[in-house]
Amino acid sequence: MTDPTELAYFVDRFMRRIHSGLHQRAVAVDTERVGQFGGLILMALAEMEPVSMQALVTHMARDKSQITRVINSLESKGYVASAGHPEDKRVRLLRLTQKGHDLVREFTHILGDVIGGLTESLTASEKQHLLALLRKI
Amino acid sequence: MTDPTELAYFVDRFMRRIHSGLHQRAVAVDTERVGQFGGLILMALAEMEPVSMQALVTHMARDKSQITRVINSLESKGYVASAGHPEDKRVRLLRLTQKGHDLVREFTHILGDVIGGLTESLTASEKQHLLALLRKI
DNA sequence: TATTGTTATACTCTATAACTATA
DNA sequence: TATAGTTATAGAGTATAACAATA
Repeated sequence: MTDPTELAYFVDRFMRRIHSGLHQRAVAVDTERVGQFGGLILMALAEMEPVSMQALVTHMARDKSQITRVINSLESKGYVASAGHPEDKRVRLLRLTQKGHDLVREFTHILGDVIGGLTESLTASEKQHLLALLRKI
Repeated sequence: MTDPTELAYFVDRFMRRIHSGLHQRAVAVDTERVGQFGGLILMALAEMEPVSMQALVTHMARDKSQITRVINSLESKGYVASAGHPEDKRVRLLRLTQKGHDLVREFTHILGDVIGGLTESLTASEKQHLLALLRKI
């Protein structure tokens, strides 16, 4: 097996375990079924708000049509509020509502547990090193 | 942003870029549309054959029903051959066909290019270190 | 003309559970 | 009883392109 292939497998499995871990543990708090991707977007919003759709598209590395769909769903559930940009009418500025912030707090906690469980075989400095390497990519 | 959250984002984006890179570049060789997941399974088979469904399920970290579906599709397209285990009639042993090996060779090459492009900002020793850390997880 | 965002459609992947056959 | 695998179904996520509005 070549190194790139092996790398792809590890990343794939790591991602799958994050997703299934989130799925299992988030059921209790995700009362309106925003899903894993919805949860990731909410957590991104918490860091980036106020933010345009376009910036979120770039950050999430998804197609803009997917972001539109998920944001509309999140807004209809009361987690996100959006408004036009005062200086560029094309832009839709997104923010979390209080309800959104509350859910983000819970998701962040659960995600911390899931990642913590998955990376328990690494030392603290190894975790930092992993983060630093991924940050360079 | 907490470290675990940041880690989750990096892994998510890395995986998304692998998938979209594969999707774009594999269209030319993936004439029967096995898809990205089908391609990953074929590459896994190349390493593991002969292998049971169950071992593949564990390796891919997916539900067994998904593996059944994809393997049946791959077999109907002539990339995979399966046969009962001689000593345990419950087990279905999977192998690649020659056609499967040919496709794996192309996928492996493309995946190498995609991963190479994504990790070009890392030095060779950093790539090795990243692989070693992921291997520990 | 280029950019921001929306809508529509077809497809792939995932979660879950009930099921059969064999050990 | 437990394990290997299948089938069925609903839902979540993705790719693509055509579209409207604004810059």
